[in-house]
Amino acid sequence: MNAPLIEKTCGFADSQSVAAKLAALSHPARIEILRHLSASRSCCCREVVDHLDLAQSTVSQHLKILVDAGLVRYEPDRQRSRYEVDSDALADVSASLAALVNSCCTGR
Amino acid sequence: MNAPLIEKTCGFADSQSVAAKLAALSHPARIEILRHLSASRSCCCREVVDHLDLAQSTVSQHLKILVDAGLVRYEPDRQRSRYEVDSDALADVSASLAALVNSCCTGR
DNA sequence: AGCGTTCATCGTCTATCGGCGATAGACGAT
DNA sequence: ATCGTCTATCGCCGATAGACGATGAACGCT
Repeated sequence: MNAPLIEKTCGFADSQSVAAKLAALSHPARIEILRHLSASRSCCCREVVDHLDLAQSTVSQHLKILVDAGLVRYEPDRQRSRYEVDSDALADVSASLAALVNSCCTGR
Repeated sequence: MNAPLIEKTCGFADSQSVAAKLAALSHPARIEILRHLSASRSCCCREVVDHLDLAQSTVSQHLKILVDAGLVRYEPDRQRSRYEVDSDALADVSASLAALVNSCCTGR
């Protein structure tokens, strides 16, 4: 991932990119997925499906969204593909939001 | 919609509510609006419209979304309605996300 | 070879989002 | 009383999200 540090100096991460990352997190199923992934060190899709009461195709879609957003790493072992939380990326999103909130609280 | 199963193990805000708040933030226009609101202590809709290059109706919609999400306070003076960032609520969202991220990093 | 499992993708359906213009209500000013 | 301004809401639309089932490919195992 890029541009984790640049924010605080002067500019912010542009609204576009912040919004995009938050969008990936703005669905309860995806948050559940993240929690489950982090709880069990690494997961295959099936595990998540069992845990979530959603169709396999739906879960796969959500996983893809998380991967595309860069929040989850994906190792495409044909069977038992493994998904794993990217903690750094996640922390980055959190930091971006915190920076935004902070700027809003200080008034600039 | 049901995802009632797992939450209690960790005891965070449920995924649903976290996702809802993040959803309100997951649009570049709304992030811009928040920034503008915080920069100028309080705003009427018109100010935001001038700043954002969007139709007035669209801006009003976005403001409503932010208000409904509890992130912006709204004082309905008939003319010159005033919108103001709710810093506490915003900080709360940030904290929720931080908690989620933290739990993901620590693995539990 | 054949079976069961896992997974990604495709197509489809519905609901919601995001945008706009138009409109109506409520002022302030003339 | 009328005009102009500012808001909020309504109706409409295209596009996207979110869900599902079906399908086919890639294994592991017997």
